[in-house]
Amino acid sequence: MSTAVVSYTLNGRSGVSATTRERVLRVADELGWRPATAARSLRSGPAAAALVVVHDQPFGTRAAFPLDLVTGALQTLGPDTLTLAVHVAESPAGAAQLMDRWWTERRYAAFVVTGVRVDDARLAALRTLPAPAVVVGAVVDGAPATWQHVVLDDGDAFAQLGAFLAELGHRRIAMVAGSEHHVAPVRRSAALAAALVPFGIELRTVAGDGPERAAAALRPLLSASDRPTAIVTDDDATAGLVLDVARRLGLGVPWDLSVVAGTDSPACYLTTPSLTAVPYPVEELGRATGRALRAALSTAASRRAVGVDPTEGEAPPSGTVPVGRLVVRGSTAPPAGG
Amino acid sequence: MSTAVVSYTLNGRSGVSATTRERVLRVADELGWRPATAARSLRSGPAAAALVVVHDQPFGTRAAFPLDLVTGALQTLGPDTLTLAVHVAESPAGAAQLMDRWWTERRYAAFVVTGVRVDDARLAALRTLPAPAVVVGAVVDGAPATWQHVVLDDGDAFAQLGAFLAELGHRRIAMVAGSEHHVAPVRRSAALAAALVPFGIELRTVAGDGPERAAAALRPLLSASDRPTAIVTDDDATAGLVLDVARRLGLGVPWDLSVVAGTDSPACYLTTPSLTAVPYPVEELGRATGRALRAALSTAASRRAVGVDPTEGEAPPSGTVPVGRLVVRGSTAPPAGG
DNA sequence: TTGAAAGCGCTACCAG
DNA sequence: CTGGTAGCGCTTTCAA
Repeated sequence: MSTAVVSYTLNGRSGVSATTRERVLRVADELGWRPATAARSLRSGPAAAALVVVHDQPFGTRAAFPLDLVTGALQTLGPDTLTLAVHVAESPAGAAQLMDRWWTERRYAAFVVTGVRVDDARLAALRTLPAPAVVVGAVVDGAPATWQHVVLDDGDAFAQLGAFLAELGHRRIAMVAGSEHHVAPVRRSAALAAALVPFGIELRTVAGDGPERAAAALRPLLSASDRPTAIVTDDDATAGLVLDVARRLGLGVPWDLSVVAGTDSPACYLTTPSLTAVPYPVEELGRATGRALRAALSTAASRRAVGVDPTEGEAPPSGTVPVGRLVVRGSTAPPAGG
Repeated sequence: MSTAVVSYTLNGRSGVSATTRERVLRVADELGWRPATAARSLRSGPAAAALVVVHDQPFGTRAAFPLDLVTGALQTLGPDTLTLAVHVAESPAGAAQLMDRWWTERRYAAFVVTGVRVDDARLAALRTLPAPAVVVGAVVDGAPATWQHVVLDDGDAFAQLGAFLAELGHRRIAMVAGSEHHVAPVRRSAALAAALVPFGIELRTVAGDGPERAAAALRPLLSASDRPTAIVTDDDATAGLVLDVARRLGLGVPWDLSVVAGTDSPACYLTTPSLTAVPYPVEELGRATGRALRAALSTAASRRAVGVDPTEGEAPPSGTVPVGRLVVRGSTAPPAGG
């Protein structure tokens, strides 16, 4: 039997008789044979994508985000088409360098980027490469045609939250913003501010990136006479911190102060009271990422076939993942005076 | 110029004149040329190792553990020798299957295993393969010679902790144990129990895997008249939960109850009071893992050169990573009556 | 429907 | 010190 027959069979191509096919599959199974990745990639190009995580923030439970994201992505990818590997870099520049290198080494066919920063070195690097890419959590203006975007529908999420708080009767609302160097937190506080405008409420925003800054901002905010009756944070860990600061100041949650975590997580129901939170469907985001990865790869493939510069043209509209309904728990109530 | 010269130059082998070498390097740099991974692996075997994470526990901040571990490992690996990729599986069996598959596909040269379970399917699978492996957080009896082990020095850590609590005057000490299906938590509670024996103290242990079970166990434990004066948990999240339950029962920490987190993390200094904790030097563990990976690979290589069955013989003694000194914060004090 | 053979890009051996 | 070349294991084209 020739190698060609085996190759045809294992790649499910026509031109092999049923008997031969069966025999090949049986023998391959008996011998535990699998094609060598290296040889296959040498011919057909890499069948793997990489997510290079910038791992520089020990704070917060969202550190597991990439793992959850990949879990979701695998559900829409299947192990046979494409594998998704996670790598770690200590800075955006380091991640950019790795991707550049691995692209020229033809190690990966595509890249996934999360936790996008303002002026992100990774995006700049990817632009110079003709690499298919999926950007999670941000929409980049003027992105190449082989990029895909996957974002959460924060607009809807914070509109829901704004209406919820306004209808409870809150008029003085503050947000402890997340990192101003990241795109998503910036967009999220803007979304909440916009959602409150129809109710005639002006959102107060304080910087809250990291526990120290958040604590420093919260103390005066909650001690003032015109203190807010509701506080929204960008993430779960900071919401826990708000609970703590409020307790120290003798403020009862939710009676004297309502608290909302901008990002739901298992930690949000371990606190007392449990935290009302904006849902954060990471696995769903992952599934969308898997689909986007496929789309990016096939766009690149077809453009290459036609002979068009993959960089040219505009990226397709982004895939927006619905967030679902606000998770109301014990940390929110009508304001004391209202 | 011939391809051989280029290959020699880029792999830093002797036999190339300085002028030629420089010229090759310069041109390669100008062209941005890098050797294709696939071609190189086809000749020389894979230059990558994989850590397959079993990602099935949303609870706790230790979910970021694999990322921290890899960060540490990269520091002792360097990007040129060996890359370390993280993959995700939803169960030990799934992880086992992936490793088996990727080994036969010759995709990875070695594997790293963490979060070892009792009767772990991954270890069973790795035994059937002649794959070099690093087991983090557990020592496996009768492991193949190409395995390496990296563990934290829990014995020392819990001896310190036991002495600390006993010397504060605590006599009734309880531990909220972690998962009984995992090797490390089981070993850790045993270590604490052993450390208390010399002081004539018998450790009370309650099951605490997951927040629901921990909460269910804590309520009666802390309500009883002979309630413990000090509680040790296996992880940081559960320690936070203890703080919460104590507060609800009207127990002042640290006056009425001392609390110690068995695993330090950034979350431990965000609570009120901040949590005394057993250090958990994950990055250091990662660096040790990097070294172990190299050792495993070179053992396998030399055995292959000599023609010995790599499975035969015993694994070398495990690399034990020191944990450092107990981190004393605000949640521990002498017991009220003492 | 099957077999033979080229070639992907690299490393390492062997002659010059 | 340098150049030619075999061959890693696969996919795919072309002939039989």
